[in-house]
Amino acid sequence: MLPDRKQMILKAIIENYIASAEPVGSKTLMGSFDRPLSSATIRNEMSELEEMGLLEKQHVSSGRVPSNLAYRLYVDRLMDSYRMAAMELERMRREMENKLNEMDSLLLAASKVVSMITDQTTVVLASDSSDERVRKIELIPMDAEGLTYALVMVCDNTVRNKVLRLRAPVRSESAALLTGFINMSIREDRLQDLPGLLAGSFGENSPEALLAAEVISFISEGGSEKTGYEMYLEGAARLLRNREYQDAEKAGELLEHMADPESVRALVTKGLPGQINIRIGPENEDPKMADASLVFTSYELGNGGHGVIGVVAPKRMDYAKVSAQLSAFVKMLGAIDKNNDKGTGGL
Amino acid sequence: MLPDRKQMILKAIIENYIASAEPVGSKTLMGSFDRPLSSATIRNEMSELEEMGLLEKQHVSSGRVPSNLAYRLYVDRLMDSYRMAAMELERMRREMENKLNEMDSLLLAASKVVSMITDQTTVVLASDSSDERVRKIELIPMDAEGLTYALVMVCDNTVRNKVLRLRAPVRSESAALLTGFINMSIREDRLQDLPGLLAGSFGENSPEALLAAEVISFISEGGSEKTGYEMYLEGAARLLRNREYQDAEKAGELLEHMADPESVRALVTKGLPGQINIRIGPENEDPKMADASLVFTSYELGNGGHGVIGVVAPKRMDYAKVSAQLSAFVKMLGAIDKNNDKGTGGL
DNA sequence: TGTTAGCACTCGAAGAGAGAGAGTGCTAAA
DNA sequence: TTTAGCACTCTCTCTCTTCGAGTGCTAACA
Repeated sequence: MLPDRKQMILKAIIENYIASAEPVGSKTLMGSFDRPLSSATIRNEMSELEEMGLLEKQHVSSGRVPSNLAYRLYVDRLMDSYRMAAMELERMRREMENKLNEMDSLLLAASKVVSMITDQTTVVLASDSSDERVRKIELIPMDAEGLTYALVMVCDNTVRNKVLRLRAPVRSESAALLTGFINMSIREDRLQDLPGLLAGSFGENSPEALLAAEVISFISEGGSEKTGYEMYLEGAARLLRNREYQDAEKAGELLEHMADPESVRALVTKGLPGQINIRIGPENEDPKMADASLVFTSYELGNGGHGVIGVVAPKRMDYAKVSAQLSAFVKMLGAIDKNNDKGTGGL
Repeated sequence: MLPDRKQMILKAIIENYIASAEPVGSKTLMGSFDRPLSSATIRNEMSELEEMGLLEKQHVSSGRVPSNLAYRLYVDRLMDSYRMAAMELERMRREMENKLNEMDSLLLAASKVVSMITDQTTVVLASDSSDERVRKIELIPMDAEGLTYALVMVCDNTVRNKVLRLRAPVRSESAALLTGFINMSIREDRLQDLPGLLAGSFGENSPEALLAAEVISFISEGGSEKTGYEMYLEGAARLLRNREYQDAEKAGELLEHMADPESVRALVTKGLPGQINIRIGPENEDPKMADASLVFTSYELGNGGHGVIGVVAPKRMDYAKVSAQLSAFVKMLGAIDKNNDKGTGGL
């Protein structure tokens, strides 16, 4: 077991190094403790810690850096547990929900494939989908007790589903009745009147009414789901292979720029739909793109979904090859979608 | 319009530069043409091309580099169109299908959120899912003609769906009958006998039999879908912000390593399930990870899906914070899934 | 015995200077 | 019009030097 003061000093060194990424010298630490300690004292402790294999020097007169062993000790015994603020937790939960709503696996797959094929960094931007109307719903019981139902929502071109877990059971006959009511309301476009309509047949807070409420909320979510833009950036590592981006700072800047949906959207507006657009360096307007080129094209899915898919690379990219690959891919994208709707959430 | 020879030289310069990323000198080009040209001749042409704003020098005696204008000219008129080989197209199509099968939007969302929250690069690895059994299916007509059906597959904890577009119409009554047959076969686990069973009620190549075949193929696909591992790497750009990875080559190497599912799988085996695992530098065994640490934990979804989610960062990462964030997130992940199944494909 | 001030020493980072080499423009000859 | 020859320019690389942060050691002090 390490004496208290050594422990304290080691901890300070590790935390300082975590924050600053610079080797820690004895002077730097002077102010970090309750009791004032001279740099010489700290130096003595440090050299002992080094003998114990907890600190390392990169050369004779550099500051000290924690050894692997020290990190291990820190992780196992020294570090204070970090408490996540309620706010932070809440933000996490919200983010998760948003992301889940946005996810669209066809487009993600598209970005992965294009990035692989072209061996370049790829971006996909999906415009908010066409205003598909809900056509009908279906409730399929998933257990014998009537506590779990699969809600299936049929839209013009899409099918989505959700598993509903209820507090109180609803018999499958009631569910069928409910389905009928709801589908009628949908047909007549009077969903807002539904609660009143149901009040007659079921109780105010009956399990059926609660189920109906869940269904309605899913429907209205589905209708106005895609307010924003979804975006996927794939193959970031490939950008780093180009000598133009051997400067990691420059590369990071560009990548972060391309990871921001708003920036990408700004870049691809004014692109001509249905053909390959090539933006060379400063043609991109955004100064961060001055040394990069963007080859992109619009895509149309069978069901009205549309957006933009493109490749970012240094100006000296192989335009001919990338253009051909992109246009072939987009053609395929249209074809694949027609018989491959997996209920991905909102295609 | 540019004279032929100038055009030829310009094209050669651009293509050479695209391939080599080095400024192109007159000597380099000497062998590139049908007719032999001396370097001096080429130099003369080059200096004229420079006057026209098509070439640039970085300094008085460097080779030439294409200007933005030159790229534009190249893209518009000079470049040969690239033909994709049939093989390449086929590979693209296959990749797309594989990727689509693997996609799992909950996990993708998870990786995005964790990467954002921790502000680090994040990896999610999903083990192949538990062997969920198909419980029943449902066919919901989507149009009046009977050409489009939504196929809904209810498993133990999951619901998946697919839109089937038929060549020949099937009446909804027949579909209902078919559904009954299929569900019976599923209950008795005699799906292989189904074709024979149907032959009695419907014709050998009747629309109904074709529909049944599609349903069966979807079911069996669903059963053995996840043979491999799915993986998502998010926030690669964040790694570049650390001074440890200012060397783009090193960063690229690590990122490509982390983008390979097999490597990641090797890294996280031996992790203790249900708790935060911290691997510091060489503890990761793989030499490519010697300077990086991995903080990871296993997750369990409500429905039996499970896998690993983790954060990669330099050894001096904030272990306390990241650990707390990860464990809070995993807890949330379990909770969210219970009432938020969107039919994402195989959770 | 533990702590501190002082000092010589070490080594990397940053800057200056020299030499090599690649590529140019210009001139004159073919 | 093309080519060979040559002086010139500028970067790249290597070496050398200086500067400074940080150390270890010694001796004085509490």
